[in-house]
Amino acid sequence: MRISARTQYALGAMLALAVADRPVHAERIAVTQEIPRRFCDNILLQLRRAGLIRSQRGPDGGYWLARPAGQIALADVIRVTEGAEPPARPFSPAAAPLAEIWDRLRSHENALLSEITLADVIAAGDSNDSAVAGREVR
Amino acid sequence: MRISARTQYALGAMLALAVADRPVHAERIAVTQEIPRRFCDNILLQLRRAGLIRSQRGPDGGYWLARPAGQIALADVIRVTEGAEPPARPFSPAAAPLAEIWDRLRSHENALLSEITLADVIAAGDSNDSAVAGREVR
DNA sequence: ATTATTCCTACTTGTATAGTAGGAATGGTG
DNA sequence: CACCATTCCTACTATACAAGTAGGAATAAT
Repeated sequence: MRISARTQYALGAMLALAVADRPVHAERIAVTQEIPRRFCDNILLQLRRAGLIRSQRGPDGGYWLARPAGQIALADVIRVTEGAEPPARPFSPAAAPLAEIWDRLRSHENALLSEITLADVIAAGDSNDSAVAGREVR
Repeated sequence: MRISARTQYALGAMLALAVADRPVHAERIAVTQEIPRRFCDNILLQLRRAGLIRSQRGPDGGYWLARPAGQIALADVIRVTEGAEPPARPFSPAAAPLAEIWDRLRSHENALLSEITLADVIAAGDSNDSAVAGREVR
């Protein structure tokens, strides 16, 4: 797992949009999520191009989720900001059995992150005894 | 999980030592594991300093494992080459619930890699229907 | 027309990874 | 002892990527 600042910011922004019931300005997101203003623009643009959010220009413009928060998995966001990583490295044939292990790790990670939606995270944040912790992913 | 080339090489080297019954030259490891010669030295030195392998200089010198292969977990090796990573980033308070998720991911990863030893990997490589796959880590 | 906002490309700067260079120290062998 | 193969050590370079910045064009409301 490579949680880059960009990814963390993007998730924060998505959560901010998820809790709002109306379009939100980049400015507001930047402030509440503590994202450098210009960088925030940058990230929102990327999220929009990926189809995760929608936007409107001009005064009273802003951003909102393209789908309900319950239908956007963390993995959806992460895939956008991290890009598709090279599947793994075989390197020497002698170390090949390791590849299987990397695969298992990636699978588990992927399963977990595909299972948890923005709505889940918000729910976990509210009832501070986390709903997320209750889930089982194999 | 950040499988750097260095880590992959280090694991390959450790596996090479694990299957040998006598000290092995850096040269030989570099060739069989397809590690750039000089870089191989570099990595072996690091592994020795960490106490995972031992060495002897001069002709007929070489490297060997400091402990039996069954007592060296993949995590032991990875911890050396990757160094201790900063535990996670809270970032904005709004995105705080995410921290718990990162923790779960790291825990699982850690559990799996601490469970699997060099001996396990070698066994999985031999009986090509993997012994490793049979394990359960929660 | 003005103004607030999103949109877009390109740039800068810092840090980590991957790998290299040059040679000192050590130990076996003749 | 001389020689040579090997490990040992510090420091350097080169490249890539992450983080963030800059300047302004397009659009929409008033």
